[in-house]
Amino acid sequence: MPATSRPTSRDVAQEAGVSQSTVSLVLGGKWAGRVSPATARGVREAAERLGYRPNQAARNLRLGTTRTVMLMVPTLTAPFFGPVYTGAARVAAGHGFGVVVHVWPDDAGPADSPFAAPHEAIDGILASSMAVDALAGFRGTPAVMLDSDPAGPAPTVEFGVADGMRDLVAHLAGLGHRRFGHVAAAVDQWTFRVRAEALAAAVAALPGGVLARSECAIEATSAREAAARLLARPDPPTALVCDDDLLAAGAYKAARALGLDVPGDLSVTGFDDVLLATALEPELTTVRLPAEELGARGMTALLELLGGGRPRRCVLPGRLVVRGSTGPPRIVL
Amino acid sequence: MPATSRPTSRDVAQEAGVSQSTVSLVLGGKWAGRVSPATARGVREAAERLGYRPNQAARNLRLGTTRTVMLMVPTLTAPFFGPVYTGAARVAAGHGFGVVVHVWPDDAGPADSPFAAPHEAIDGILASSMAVDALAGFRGTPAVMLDSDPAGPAPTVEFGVADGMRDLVAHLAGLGHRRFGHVAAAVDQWTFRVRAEALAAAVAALPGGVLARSECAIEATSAREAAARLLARPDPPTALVCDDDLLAAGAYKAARALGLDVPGDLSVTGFDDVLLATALEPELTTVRLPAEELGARGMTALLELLGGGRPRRCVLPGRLVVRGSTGPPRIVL
DNA sequence: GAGGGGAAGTCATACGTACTACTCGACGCA
DNA sequence: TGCGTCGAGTAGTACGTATGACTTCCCCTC
Repeated sequence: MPATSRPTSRDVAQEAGVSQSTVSLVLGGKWAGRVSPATARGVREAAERLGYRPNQAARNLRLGTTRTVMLMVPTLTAPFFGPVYTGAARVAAGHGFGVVVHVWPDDAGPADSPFAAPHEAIDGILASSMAVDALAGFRGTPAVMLDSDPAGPAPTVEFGVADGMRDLVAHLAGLGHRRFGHVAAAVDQWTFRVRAEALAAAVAALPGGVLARSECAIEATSAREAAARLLARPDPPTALVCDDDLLAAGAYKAARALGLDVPGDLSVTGFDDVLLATALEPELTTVRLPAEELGARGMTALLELLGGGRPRRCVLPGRLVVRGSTGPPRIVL
Repeated sequence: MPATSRPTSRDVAQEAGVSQSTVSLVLGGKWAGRVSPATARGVREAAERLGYRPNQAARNLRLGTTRTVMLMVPTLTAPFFGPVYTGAARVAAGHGFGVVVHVWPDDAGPADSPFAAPHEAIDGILASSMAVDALAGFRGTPAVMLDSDPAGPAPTVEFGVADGMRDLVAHLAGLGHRRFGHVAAAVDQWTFRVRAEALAAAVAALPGGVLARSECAIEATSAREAAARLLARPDPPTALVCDDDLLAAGAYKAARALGLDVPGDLSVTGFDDVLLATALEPELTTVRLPAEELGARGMTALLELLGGGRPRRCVLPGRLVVRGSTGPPRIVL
């Protein structure tokens, strides 16, 4: 064995004075009744001495499985994916699976080149908030989509985004609001389309309901400008419904710039309930999406799929969390 | 070929009426002068028809390399790692390498079980903000540590955290502050230790400088309590130096709860300059750490290491960003 | 017509592991 | 003594790919 390359099971065998088969049996833990305890100990000590670690590529080839699942996300910047990962990894670990994360920006093309993705030595894919066609290049690999269009090719686990939005509007309507502004993420993701549609439908169903819309990037400065445009209208909204919590932070700033008090002069809502929601002042009324459970359920579904089953579509309800950023509209006489 | 398993290069060969070698040559792109254009086209069409995708495990085993690098991070929740990934992935892609992210919580033990980490089919490790001993189980795998103790076993790329902290204190001292409070992250990471030491040293070097410290988790509520404890002291600080931007959000809330204006009655600073910093009101004075460049330089160093070189330690300076959360202390008569 | 040489492919092998099927000896029992 | 059985271990092979060594055929030149 040259000093430069890692020791193999054959090196361990030589060191321990046994055959490679025996090393594999011992280290694989399946030696009961086949190898004497003394020999087994000798093998383990030899492995230890040489610092042996099995070659994963060889294992994977031999076993035909990697017991590794890929979590595909469009970005690492959104804090939302932390809990999703946590839930998925917890379930996976319980079944002896590992999880690697791969970032697949929305603007990347489909994985059409057969050699484009060297990290693909995986058994399955958990794709969160991804465009449907991102999976195009992975045909043949079992996949479950999270928080994505259920009309796509793979089984999905979703949030009850539409219900959450309805609850939000009902809450605001109950406070007396009728004129709404939508600070909308200009991102082509299923979840945002659903949010927009549910919001429009809920407001339309409200007697006297009016909705204006303004788009922005997922970033506070851009959201601030979008909110400012809405507030500059001749008939400004009394409530700003923002597509996520970070956009709501931008709305806060637009309000303050105009000298408007939140929630006295303007109600603001977020969506997702990430850490930021309670860091803001006032704390943000938002819809809590059970992100960790999304990851956990998604992984459960994927493991079922890998086991040959057919997971059913699953919807996790969002829950309205009323905090300090919403209140009755000021009556202008 | 059973319908259930994926087609191999041998299946493609049969479909195209050539040998497996030829398929490998064509799809590997090394057929110039060895295979006729017509045959090559036939092979590619056959591969397309069957939906062939090469088995990565077999490739990896044969080639002895995966051209994949693992980015190890302690959490996905911190927005800080998004840019780090982006920088690393950009450089990696330029060299034909892929990047997978693996989460390794601070409280996880070293990877000592030889079978614990199935995701390890990788050529190298980029470990960001990790405890030094997290690499213990990966001995033999080339690694570069980011934003970690340079006294560790692997080459490092660091931020000039100490310099950044010194600049911050100089800025506050220039405004007239002498009594400082440290809202400190109770996390055993190198970067936080350096921040604490640099802060303590800078304040001690200041004539009349006083420093109080209060610890918290990396989370707004906990930070709020820590800040409140500092502000409840008989001689409360006039400036709160927070270990990162999220903690500063907690400090804001503690201040407002006491009716203190930021920056009129109390100056607050953050660290890192993540998205949140400009979402807060007032916008946060902080130290900008070039996270994307950290990822890029780290990957450059790792690729150098993989190529047999010896990268030098590299320090990326942080830059003070003065925004609206700092001002001269109110003089109490 | 012999022989060189290039174009177009194929053969065979190795990568490191896991595991089935085998060997070999010792022991128990009739 | 002969035979079955069991314990302890090994030989050999397959997983799917990439590639160096080889073959075959045809054309060209002397």
